[in-house]
Formats: sequence, C-alpha cells, structure tokens
Amino acid sequence: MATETKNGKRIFLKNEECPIRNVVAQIGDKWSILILFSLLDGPDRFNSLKTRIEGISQRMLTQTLRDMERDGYVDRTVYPQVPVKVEYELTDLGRGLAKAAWGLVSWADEHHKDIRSARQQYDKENG
Amino acid sequence: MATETKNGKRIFLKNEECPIRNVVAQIGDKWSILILFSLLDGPDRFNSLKTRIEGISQRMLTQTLRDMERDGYVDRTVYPQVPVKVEYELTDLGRGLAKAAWGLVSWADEHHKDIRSARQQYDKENG
DNA sequence: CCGTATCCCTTAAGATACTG
DNA sequence: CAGTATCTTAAGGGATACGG
Repeated sequence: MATETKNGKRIFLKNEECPIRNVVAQIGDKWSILILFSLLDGPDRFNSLKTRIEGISQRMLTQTLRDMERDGYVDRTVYPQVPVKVEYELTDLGRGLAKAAWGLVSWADEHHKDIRSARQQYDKENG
Repeated sequence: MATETKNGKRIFLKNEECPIRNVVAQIGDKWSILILFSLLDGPDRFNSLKTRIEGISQRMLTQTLRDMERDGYVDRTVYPQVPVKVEYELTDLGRGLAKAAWGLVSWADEHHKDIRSARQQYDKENG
C-alpha cells in the first residue's frame, strides 16, 4: 500500500509515493465515478452522458472524459460522419475499476440514511 | 442507487437525491480515506495521526476529523488531564466504510502502474 | 497537547459564447 | 454533435500565530 509501518501502525507517504492518494485524487472528484458507472451500462455518446448525469456542464464532461481516457479507463471513438458522432466506452481497466468501486458504491447506497441521521444528531447536540 | 433508468441506462439525479454523490463527496476529499485507514490500525491521538499522514496540516486534520465525526465514522474521546489527551477511533459505521472502500484501495495498489503507463502513452501520442 | 482564528493563494468548476 | 475559449465565482487548503 506504499506505506511504511511504525510500531504496527501504517504511515502514509506523500503524493507520488502513495497509490491511494493517486487513485483517490483521480476518481474522487465530482464526476468520474458517475461517468464510470454510466458507461458500465454500455458505450455512450457525449450528449447522452450529459443528459444522464444531472448537473454536469459541457466543460466538466469533456475534461473528465479526457482525464479518464488519459488514465486508460475510457476509449474514445470518432465516427467521421456529419454531424460527427463520438462514442465513449470503458476499457478493461475501466471495468476493473468500476468493479472495485462497486463495494463502496453499494455500501453508500445502503448506509446513507445512517449517515444522514448521524449528521442530524451531531448538529442537534452541537451548533 | 437513487437512479432512474431510461431505455435500460442509469440516470444520475443530482445532489441530495443521489447517495453516491453524497458519500463520494465526503470521502473523496484529500484526507478522509487516509484518516479512515490510519484509524483502522486502532485508536489514535491527534498528533500521532498528524505524523502518520504526511503533509496534512493541523487545520485540515481537525476539519476532516470533525466532518467524519459528524457523519458518524469516528468517535472522539477527551481525557481531561494536563496536557489534555484526545483519542479518535472508528465507529462500526466507520469500520463498515473502510471495509467497503478496501476493494477500491487494493485495486488502486495493484493497478497504479497500469495507470501510470497509460498516462505516459497518452502524453506521448498527444501534446 | 490539541486545537481556533486569520490571511491568502491556488484550484475547481459553473455560465456563456463561439467553431469544425 | 461535440466540443473550445474565456470569464468569473466559489471552494479547497497551506502557513502562521495565538489560546485553553
């Protein structure tokens, strides 16, 4: 895990040394996971993704797709017709990531009510 | 997953409606996951955590711990001695989250080299 | 020892207008 | 249709100094 240990406890090294920081920095942003799971339903086009992911702007969709392509999660195919058609689909690496993230996502789905109530409790007790 | 579907494809509703967005927004920040896994090794004190997580500032450690306490992931115990001693430990909910995130983290650890090389390849082919 | 309070700079990201 | 370019605001987060 690119960590060292001191008396049995993990130490997390900074930036480049730590794969956790790297990957979380990539897919921990606002949109990557949503794109990832959208494409899990099959290849899709730019504007379709834009519709399916509520609130994403053109700018962020483009940018996040580029980053994901760069990291090898997504393939981009241009069909040279008029008007042009562009399809995005997951690579094997992307599907692997989605599978790995699935546990977290389904946990989130099951427990978000616990979190909500913990939050309300905390806010009631404090300011 | 708080998503609707349109011709077999998921649609991701915005903010409050979507547990994925909520949970990812919380633990997708720069520090939460590192604190989570640090505390998986057992309860720990403020300054110890600060040492074990390279590069975290006092400000962000305090703030992130507060957020995690608010969400019910962490318990905070103050021992009223001089100087004061404060211990943080995971709740059951926190341990559940860590367990759920484990798959992603170990995937990250196994595949970060694939990502690095995909990135280099992309950068070579493009600007 | 464990924080808070300020200050300030950098990055994220929304809105809008324009192009092959 | 699928972007790019530009502008502007909001949020993230580091550094430092001080307090119980």
